[in-house]
Amino acid sequence: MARPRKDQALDVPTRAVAAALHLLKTHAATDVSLTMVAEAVGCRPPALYGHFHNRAALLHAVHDAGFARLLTAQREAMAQAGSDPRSRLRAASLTYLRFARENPGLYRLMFDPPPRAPPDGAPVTRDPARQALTVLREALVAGQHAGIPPGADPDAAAITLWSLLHGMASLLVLDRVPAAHNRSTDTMITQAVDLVVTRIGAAPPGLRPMASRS
Amino acid sequence: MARPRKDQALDVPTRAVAAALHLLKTHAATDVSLTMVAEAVGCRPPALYGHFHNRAALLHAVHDAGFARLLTAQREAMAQAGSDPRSRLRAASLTYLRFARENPGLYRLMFDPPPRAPPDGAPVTRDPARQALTVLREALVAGQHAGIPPGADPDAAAITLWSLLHGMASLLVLDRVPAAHNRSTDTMITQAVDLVVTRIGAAPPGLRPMASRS
DNA sequence: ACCTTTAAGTTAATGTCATTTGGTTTTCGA
DNA sequence: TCGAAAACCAAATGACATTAACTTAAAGGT
Repeated sequence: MARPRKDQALDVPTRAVAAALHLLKTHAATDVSLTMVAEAVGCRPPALYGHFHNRAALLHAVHDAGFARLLTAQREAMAQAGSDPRSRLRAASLTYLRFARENPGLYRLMFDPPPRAPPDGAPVTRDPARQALTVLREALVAGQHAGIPPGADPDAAAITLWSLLHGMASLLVLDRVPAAHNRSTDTMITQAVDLVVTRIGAAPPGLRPMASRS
Repeated sequence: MARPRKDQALDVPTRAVAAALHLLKTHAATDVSLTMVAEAVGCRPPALYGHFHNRAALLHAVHDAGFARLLTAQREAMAQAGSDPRSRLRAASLTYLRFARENPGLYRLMFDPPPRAPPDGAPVTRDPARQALTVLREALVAGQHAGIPPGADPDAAAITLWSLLHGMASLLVLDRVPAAHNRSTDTMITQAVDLVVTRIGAAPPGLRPMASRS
């Protein structure tokens, strides 16, 4: 049993990522070992090195797959939300937070990945997380075309919105949001999203850093 | 050389935390080994087990020390900012973000700590991160007493503000904030903070989840 | 002053990983 | 059909974290 026959060939890269995604439902990323992944795939740990440079590279593939899944979920939610720009932005935002809460291990990996290995040629790997920002920016711009919210720099507004969503998702995943005495976590999330969706871009264009004001 | 003389006694717990804090300036938390900490302290790795239950416990001590440092920095900044509630809230916010940018390894440990070990008796350890929320809430309430911003639930506003700060800090530490074409990162941070400080609490009290609106 | 116990280390295992090395067999292009 | 390349595996290496089994100093009683 050295090299397997064609008929029993395994798609190791695909299965390894799938296995790791599955393991992340029950284990933290730091506890997912190549031994565990290999067992789930049906091979030996060194076999993974034929498809991934090292453990960090495998986790980065999972990290990228996580962003792809998030993006898909957001696009589906926006499609479901119909054509009203505000509804679509709201759907994308709520989906973001739901994704994080439903996939805490994956979400943590997505935002605390192992150090990027120098891909040995690729100078500046484009971060797949960028698309998480892009989808928000697009939804914001669509809203501005519809007049809501008016007068804000889309880049700044998108980063601010993403910061809020990521921060809240992070705190939720880490269980650091104290239980509100008078409202459920879902209500809190919904209200924060509504607040931001209606107001985050509504900054007066002339707003300046405090130091430069009178 | 089994047990050291009194005159050459080391304060191992203190020095271990200090050493780990120092190592975090150059290494990620996952790369900080007990061997490295022990060397910096001046002892052997097993000696650390006399003072910490395990590696995770040591990292948790560092995590707690990180929040203590952050809190100190925020209180100092607020003291410097004088008595105007808005200036104080702004100072606390900007200090939060500066702390994260200046201590990326520590900040990541603070928000992606190893799993809490059941402290074998302590039922619910109070999270020192709670104080990061409390200081913001206090500053918000002080602002409300001064009339700015009006009419918001302080708990919800504080969580929203913390989410934004933590999210932005996180994205900055992970280098996931794209360089804005027309403004520096510092300017972006300042504008986002100003935006939120002036408006985060300004939600109309009657704001409801979209599902319950007409 | 002795003797016992406890404290605070040390060195020597153990076991788990990640990763490398050195085959072995199958595929595939020429 | 032959030789190189591909895809595995089993065994070896080296870091660690963690535990076990001593060793000596401090403390406290007698």
